[in-house]
Amino acid sequence: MRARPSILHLDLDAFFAAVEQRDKPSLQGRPVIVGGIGVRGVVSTASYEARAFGARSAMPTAEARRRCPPGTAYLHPRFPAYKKSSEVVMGLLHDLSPVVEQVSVDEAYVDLAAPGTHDLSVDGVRRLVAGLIDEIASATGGLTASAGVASSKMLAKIGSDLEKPHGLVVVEPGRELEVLEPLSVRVLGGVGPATADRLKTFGVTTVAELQQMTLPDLVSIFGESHGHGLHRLARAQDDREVVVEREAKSISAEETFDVDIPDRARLDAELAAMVTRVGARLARQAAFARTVTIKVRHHDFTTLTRSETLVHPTGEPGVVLATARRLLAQVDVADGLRLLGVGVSGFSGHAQEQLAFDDEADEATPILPEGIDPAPRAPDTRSVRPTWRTGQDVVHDDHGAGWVWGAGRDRVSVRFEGPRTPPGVVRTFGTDDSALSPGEPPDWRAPSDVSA
DNA sequence: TCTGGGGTCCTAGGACCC
DNA sequence: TCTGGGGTCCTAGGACCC
Repeated sequence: MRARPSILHLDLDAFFAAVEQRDKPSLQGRPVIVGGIGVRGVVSTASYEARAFGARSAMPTAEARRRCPPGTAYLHPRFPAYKKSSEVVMGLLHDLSPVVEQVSVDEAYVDLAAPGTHDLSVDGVRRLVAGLIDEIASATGGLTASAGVASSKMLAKIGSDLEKPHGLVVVEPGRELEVLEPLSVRVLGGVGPATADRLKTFGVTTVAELQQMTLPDLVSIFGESHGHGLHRLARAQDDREVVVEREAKSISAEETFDVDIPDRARLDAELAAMVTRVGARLARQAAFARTVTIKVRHHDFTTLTRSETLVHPTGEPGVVLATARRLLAQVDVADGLRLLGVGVSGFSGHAQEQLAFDDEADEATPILPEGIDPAPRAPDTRSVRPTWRTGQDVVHDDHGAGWVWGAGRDRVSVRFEGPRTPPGVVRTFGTDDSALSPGEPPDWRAPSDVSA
């Protein structure tokens, strides 16, 4: 906890709905629901007019339709539009400080102490952030934001919520407990419905009541980590820093179907489409993943995951798909699946892989990438130049064999994944580079000698 | 009321190694 | 032959957040 109110939490009010109302004047003053419109859709954002009728985020859209009057607008999200306005707002935050932690499209923390030039008195901070909120409105065509400024992330976030919408709360240092104690335990980060219910059985609903519970009791009820967390947060002890960049730890795609699907062929097509999306994002981040996970939800909402960790990290959609197919084959789909999803995790970078290779260089364990059929493809006759297929074609250069990792019109990158080549190493060639030869599947069991 | 889609973190048990 | 404890990795599930 800091001595001055130097952490800002900014939150855009009913963001998706507000953008829609801004862009379509006929929606202004009317209830607007943005979210899934289908039979199994849920509400992403309800405008304040819709909230007056009881519509809420995460509510089934069918329920929102029951509550809201005729004339309510139900809209699919337009993410590109939201992103555009979000970028304008994040730009204004970066004008204030280089240390901005974006939590989502509509939410961020800012370390106002980082530039060392702001007046961090309560009045100074209030003037600064009031000015920011005005700037946001004029730069975005009238979007409103709420802000909290405090000595910690926790209190800043709580502050931004206290006077929504279009609110600004500066929590004076020294008065954190005063603000916190009367509030519901639900305002604490990490206290959701399950924890709140559990606490209620001990007669605890407010933060002040939570303070009465001993650390050993909390740990025995909620476990080591969560127990200590609750004990600290109830006392406003929060020294988490504002962190600029967080690297993704997993990438996934999932879909809830309008009607449960029992047909394996259709499920396989859905799986392949989702792997394509996941693979594209993996490639954009130049990441390699070791673990593939599928997620399945049955008609009765029971949900299960199945995962497999590969020997080598992969960036190949073909490897991800083959692994996901193996996992899906283990699942009973006879009654139909409500949801199917795929994800990848356990990322590693090239440098690490290089080190790992150096260590194991002498072992030369022959490994065929799992799930890949090494048979060569028929040559592509549509083009004079060879056409390379990501995740399918095998190419050779003087270092050994590799799978095509990315192919453009002029360039092809090859990721070497043989027993004697460092997994994850990518080299780029011209598509007509004579060093490359297509077709032959690598002889993984008799690798050509490579000098490291 | 009948429950999205994208993530993060934690726990717990079993395998395996030293 | 029986018994141990710690550490790490993998898998599965669950709570939580926006």
